[in-house]
Amino acid sequence: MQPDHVIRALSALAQEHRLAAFRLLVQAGEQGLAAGVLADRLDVPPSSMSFHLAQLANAGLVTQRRESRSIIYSADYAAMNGLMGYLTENCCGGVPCAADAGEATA
Amino acid sequence: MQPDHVIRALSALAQEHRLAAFRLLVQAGEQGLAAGVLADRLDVPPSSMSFHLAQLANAGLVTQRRESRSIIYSADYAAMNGLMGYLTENCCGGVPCAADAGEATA
DNA sequence: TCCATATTTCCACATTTCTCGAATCATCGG
DNA sequence: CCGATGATTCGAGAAATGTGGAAATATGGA
Repeated sequence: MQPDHVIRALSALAQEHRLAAFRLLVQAGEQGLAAGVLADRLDVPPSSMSFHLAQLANAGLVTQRRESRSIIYSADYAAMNGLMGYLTENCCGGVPCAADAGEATA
Repeated sequence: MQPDHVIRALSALAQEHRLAAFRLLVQAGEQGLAAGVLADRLDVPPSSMSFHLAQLANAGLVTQRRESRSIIYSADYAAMNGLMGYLTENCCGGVPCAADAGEATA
């Protein structure tokens, strides 16, 4: 993963609505969630949601597929793994930062 | 780590110069690097560097200490661990994203 | 075809972020 | 005290980002 791509991924996640949306998509799993459902759950107008989802898609963190009238977004776990890998390699001194990251809620 | 703090940390890293600076600081280890050295290495004017370092410090990702006329910045590994922990817990579906993240260069 | 639903695109506007020279502040040596 | 060095703060302008209504684009059902 190139630095340029890393920046885009970090930028994509560095926003309240987008981080929340991505979390919901991760929870939803392969099945994903429709754009409208995300907009509803996050209480964001459809056009704004669309804008944010486009950013996540541009960063490669989510994929989209049409299903009838809905467009379903899903988290791209591989992309997230790539980001985590880069951060571990380049920003944690090689030490396995998240290996024992159980204290996330502490 | 609260979502608000996570956003600030991600925002801090989501910028070319700041990501580069943080990587240098991680490489430098405990010893850290002076603000001027970072500005030199990254070819950024001192005032701009200062601005970016302030953002990293605000996000809690770096610490600073004065050493004679220089101000030395160091990466805060614990803070980075906290961020990685949050991402692993909330954005990777619990799966240990970076556990086998050796393919970071792939 | 016509209508309703789901989403995106377009657009203007507000806000935030980035940039960097100049001025200021802090520390050291003489 | 003075001058030099290292860094931050200030201020103004440029650029990028976020917001949300209105219009446009798909899809499906009657």
